[in-house]
Amino acid sequence: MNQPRPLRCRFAPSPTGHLHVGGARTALFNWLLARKAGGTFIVRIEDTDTERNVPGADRKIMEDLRWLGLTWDEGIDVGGPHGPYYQTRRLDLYAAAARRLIEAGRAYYAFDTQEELAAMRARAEAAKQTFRYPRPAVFPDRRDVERARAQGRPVVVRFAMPDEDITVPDEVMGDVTVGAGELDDFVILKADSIPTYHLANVVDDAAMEVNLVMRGQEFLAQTPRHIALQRALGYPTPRYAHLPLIMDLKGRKLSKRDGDVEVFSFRAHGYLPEALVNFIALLGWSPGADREKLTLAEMIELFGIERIGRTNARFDREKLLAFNTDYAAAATPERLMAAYEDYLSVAEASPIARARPDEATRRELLRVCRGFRTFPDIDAKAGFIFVDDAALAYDPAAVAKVLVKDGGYAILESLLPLLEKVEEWTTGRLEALLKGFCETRQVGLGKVAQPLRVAVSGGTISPAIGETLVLLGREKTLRRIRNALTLRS
RNA sequence: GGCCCCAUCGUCUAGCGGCCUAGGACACCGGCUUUUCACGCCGGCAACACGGGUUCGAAUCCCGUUGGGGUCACCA
Repeated sequence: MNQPRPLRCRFAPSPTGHLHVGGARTALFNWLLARKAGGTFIVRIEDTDTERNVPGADRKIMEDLRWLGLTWDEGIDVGGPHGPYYQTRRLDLYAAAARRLIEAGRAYYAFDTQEELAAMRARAEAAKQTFRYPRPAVFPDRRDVERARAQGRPVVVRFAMPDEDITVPDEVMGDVTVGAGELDDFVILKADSIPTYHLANVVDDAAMEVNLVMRGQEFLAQTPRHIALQRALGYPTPRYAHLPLIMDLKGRKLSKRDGDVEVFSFRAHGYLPEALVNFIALLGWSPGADREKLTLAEMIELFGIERIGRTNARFDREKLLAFNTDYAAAATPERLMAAYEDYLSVAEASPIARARPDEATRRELLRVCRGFRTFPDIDAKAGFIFVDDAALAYDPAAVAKVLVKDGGYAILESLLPLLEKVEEWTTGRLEALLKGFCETRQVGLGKVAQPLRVAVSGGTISPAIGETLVLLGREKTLRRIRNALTLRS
């Protein structure tokens, strides 16, 4: 019996910034497959575009992956038997492969300048023809290369694309055949001797013994080139699985301009990684049976290439928000607290993060604000507690409505002396006092809580009034009520 | 434009010839709950792109049309 090879798959991002949700999904699916099959998940950095590389981006990507709960067995940071895992540190490998192809007559040197190439393309377009690089009848030799260099011309290596149909046996899309002559001779080694994506990718997948390539569908049309390269180099062709794309709500390709689609951005905006990862998993994959809420462990159990769809998905933030709300409500206090600490550590705009309240207060905040959708909701609802009394901004509309029109000032005036007499500043005691006050006055609690809320927060939104006053503390509460009263003119 | 891929509620999707008067979730609409906001609860609206076939029978298979997407770089 032929034993199936242990699965080896990888996630190979370019270090251009934080991890994007599309990349996150690719990484997640590869990870899921590896974990399910007991295989190996590799992370390597494809940094062959030296112009676009962003220093430190590899670190950010690693941090984002780990925040999502994804870990890798081989690759950057953790090492492994097939390193280094940065392509710019493996240039000799690609040069050797290019040399082999040239010697075998499967690749050749070319010396066109960008301007010449552009002119050829322009001519083809003017003639309404598809541009294909014109392969020379005789490949240039060493002396031609030297001559070109002497003339200051760029020297690249192009792969002589074989003239034959190539079928990609894709496990998501099915067999996809690209006809002979559709693909032209593409560059595999750039003028600066750095390989293009195609060569580096193929060489590394072979060297790292990757036997399943799962990536975005934008690469499907490139795969025949990769297969041709593998054949010319004598490499085995891995299994392929191309994922449908993630689009924005309008159906356009998701780009950073559409807003924050970086994993880190969701982290900084107070989302839980388990909610994000669950939501992303459902973009292009479904466990079936009307199941939706899944832990990573459950996803591993249920995941399979057979259940990956073929239609592009749109990234619907509303649904993500709903997932986050549910996850936050269902999380254990410990888990929620840990996630909240993480949020406070990265949320620079949060007034609560800046005020650094003690742990008991943070815990209390989580409790009194329960029902929040994302952590910034806590800032919006309870942030006023942490600003200086003098800096508290009163919302003119709230003041006009609640304090003036609805008679809030009068309520505050009668309430202030009662509150000043309260010794035991607790939720129970304060709520009892307010209830008693309402009963003797024959008014609803809203009539009393709202003026207090405005006086103490500047607006109409806060946690329950008793909890709000306790969190604020006796001194601040009384001071703010007195300040509010001075607003009356 | 050439080539390739795709097509179920507004969105993510279930459905792999009869179980579908098409199921779930989000959004939306209505109601309830309520000291504010949010949460929550109940109910409702809502889709097989179109046209041909195949078949006793089609959302499910085939062809075409339309629509959408991807790709045609010394970017990945």
